[in-house]
Amino acid sequence: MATKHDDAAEACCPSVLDAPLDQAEAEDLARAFAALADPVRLRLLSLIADAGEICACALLEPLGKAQPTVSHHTKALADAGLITGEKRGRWVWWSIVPERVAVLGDALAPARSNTPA
Amino acid sequence: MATKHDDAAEACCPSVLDAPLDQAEAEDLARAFAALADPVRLRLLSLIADAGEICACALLEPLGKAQPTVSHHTKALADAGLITGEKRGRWVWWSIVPERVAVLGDALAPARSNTPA
DNA sequence: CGAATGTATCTACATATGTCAATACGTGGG
DNA sequence: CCCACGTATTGACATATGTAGATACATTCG
Repeated sequence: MATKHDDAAEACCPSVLDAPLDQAEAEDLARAFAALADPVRLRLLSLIADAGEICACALLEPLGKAQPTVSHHTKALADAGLITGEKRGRWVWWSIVPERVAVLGDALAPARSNTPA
Repeated sequence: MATKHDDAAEACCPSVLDAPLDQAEAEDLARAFAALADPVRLRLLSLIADAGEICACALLEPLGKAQPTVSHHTKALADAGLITGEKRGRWVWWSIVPERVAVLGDALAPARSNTPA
């Protein structure tokens, strides 16, 4: 688990529309957006968000995907820091990390410098 | 050119964190986020945003990529509706489509229903 | 018109990724 | 202790994608 999103770079909230991103910032953001670049993962995210917290076992049926596939996608989202999982007994309960989602949202926020007065 | 982002679905601004997305919405959003899932395209986007409007010929050097590669990326962003190009003489001038970028940003905005009072 | 120049397309290729069957791992129940 | 069950990992495969050389297309200039 552990949500290995070792930021380091990504000073905090570089906006794509603000200053030119350097290579490192661009790669970090690209990795994050890549986690959102799959319809299954987006539905997964929305299912988790809607439930607030949900057992992985409850995701297979609505997604219509095999168990390893769903596990693969939860891992991708967790690696991106977008969700976090807690193991209780034999089940894993997933919930979203709203702050992390917000970082990506802010990266697409209107530019400050280019929309002055 | 033409920015073929034939939405149709994407009612307007489905938030990933709000209601569960249906298949079509998820696929549309995924396609859009996929356009952002590449560091070169993110830097491309930020270069265009920073300049307000920029000739394609001015993108090769800062990106350090071959001309066909840059053309490939501008096409990807244009297909996603994120940028639009205007041909003037032999040059193509690219600019961003802020409304479209905002749609993606809004899709990552905090949930309404799950953060009530 | 023909040469020069900027951009897009074609093609090829290496890598990345989504998918799932098989299997390993961990935990709780009998 | 062993089995059942939920989850993660491995392996294999088909498809998608980033990259750039070669080339086609378009426009301007002489």
